[in-house]
Amino acid sequence: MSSEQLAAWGQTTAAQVRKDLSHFGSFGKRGLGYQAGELCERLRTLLGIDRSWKVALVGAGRIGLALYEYPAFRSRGYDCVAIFDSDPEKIGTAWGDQSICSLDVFERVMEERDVELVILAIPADAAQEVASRAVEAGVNGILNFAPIRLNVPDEIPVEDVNLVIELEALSFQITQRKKDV
Amino acid sequence: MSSEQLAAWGQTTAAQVRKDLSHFGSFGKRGLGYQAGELCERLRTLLGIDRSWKVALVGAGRIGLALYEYPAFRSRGYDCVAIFDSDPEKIGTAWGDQSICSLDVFERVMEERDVELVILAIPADAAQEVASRAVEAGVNGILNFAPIRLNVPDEIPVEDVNLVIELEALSFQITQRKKDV
DNA sequence: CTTACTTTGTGCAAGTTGTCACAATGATGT
DNA sequence: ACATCATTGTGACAACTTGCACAAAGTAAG
Ligand SMILES: NC(=O)c1ccc[n+]([C@@H]2O[C@H](COP(=O)([O-])OP(=O)(O)OC[C@H]3O[C@@H](n4cnc5c(N)ncnc54)[C@H](O)[C@@H]3O)[C@@H](O)[C@H]2O)c1
Ligand SMILES: NC(=O)c1ccc[n+]([C@@H]2O[C@H](COP(=O)([O-])OP(=O)(O)OC[C@H]3O[C@@H](n4cnc5c(N)ncnc54)[C@H](O)[C@@H]3O)[C@@H](O)[C@H]2O)c1
Repeated sequence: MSSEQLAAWGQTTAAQVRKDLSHFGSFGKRGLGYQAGELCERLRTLLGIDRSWKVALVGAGRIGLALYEYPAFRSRGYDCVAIFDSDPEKIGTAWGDQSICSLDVFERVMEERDVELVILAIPADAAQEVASRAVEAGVNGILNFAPIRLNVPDEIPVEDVNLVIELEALSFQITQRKKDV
Repeated sequence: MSSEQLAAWGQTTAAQVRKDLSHFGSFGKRGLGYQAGELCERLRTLLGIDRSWKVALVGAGRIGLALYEYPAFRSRGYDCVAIFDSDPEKIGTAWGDQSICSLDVFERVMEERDVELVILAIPADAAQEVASRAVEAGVNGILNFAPIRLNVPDEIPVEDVNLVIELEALSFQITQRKKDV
């Protein structure tokens, strides 16, 4: 695969692809391009995503269910090893092979199962408290679906997912284009 | 609210906030800061997100359900006016006040209900075909959950949501930090 | 009114990112 | 063996972005 092809795929330019890759080393063969499989492998290693991670899901609601049953997580190395919820109706029931735990045992379970990442799929007003407890329990990163800016130490990365903003980005592009014409 | 406060909130610097805003005009009062409500309003207008949009949901599966029942969409001006699915078991049943339509009536319904945005929550191998039909039917933008790069005309914006990549971004930051220490 | 204080808007300098263009390198065919 | 072709890796430069610093403008209080 040539840098030209990679650029088309990634919506950028050939020069950009080559320069970006060159920061990590020299992967291609002149006159021939890059060997896709090998490139992919080496990049996964460089990015640190060539291993699997233990994940806990907090919030067994609608979005939590969709995520839990999403096969792409497991196949890319993200193993859900615990589910938490505060709803007494849900606690004790099971999804697949995971039974839903109470937050009372949060710290113990997090440590026992060596959880590294937490997915927060709970209402905004509960998110900060659980985030703080997760950090306290030694979590390494947080994927947050609640529409709130979490306050955590600088060294703990947080990725926010905000689907409303995605829609607004579309709306913005649409109105912008209409103006240009 | 001062540029200093806005900067803390948005994880940037005060100078950056002021310069960015100054591109659109002069919103603040010296010695006093910005009036938050008014600023918000004026930015929403400038960004073209001060009106409501008609949205169709394609794919009444797990993620589709979570999205459909997510109240933040409606409250920010995104009205779901149609749901489509290909599963005969689902067609004809209703979610709230919307009954699920067959793709047979896709073009007709899209036009009748004046759909402007489409949310694609269907398997990757069906996404391209529906995307093309949606464009043909005059849609203005697509929010795509399927893990595939859609091929649509340049003038139709597409926003991709890929949650695996969000997790991988976390993993990357974590390994990176470990190396620095 | 005047003085002390706060905060904006912006010119300028420093830093970062993207593009161009081309020598170097290897593949391929005669 | 050689000529031709495709494509990389990179230096030089252009374009863009960010941060600094300060005059201008406004508030507040005596
Ligand atoms: N549904 C969506 O499409 C969507 C999209 C983006 C973001 N979000 C956000 O994700 C979060 C969850 O959304 P949802 O639609 O799944 O809501 P939901 O109401 O279906 O589920 C929330 C779950 O969290 C549990 N819960 C409440 N407080 C808790 C606590 N303190 N600890 C543990 N569990 C607790 C509830 O029992 C429930 O099971 C919300 O913050 C929402 O804004 C949802
Ligand atoms: N579940 C998640 O958390 C999640 C997260 C991110 C992305 N995704 C992606 O979103 C898509 C849907 O995921 P899901 O978990 O909701 O799957 P799902 O199997 O629960 O739902 C898919 C739905 O699409 C319908 N469908 C299939 N082919 C169709 C077609 N041609 N036209 C209309 N409807 C059709 C099915 O009948 C089903 O109702 C997939 O591409 C998946 O990769 C899912």
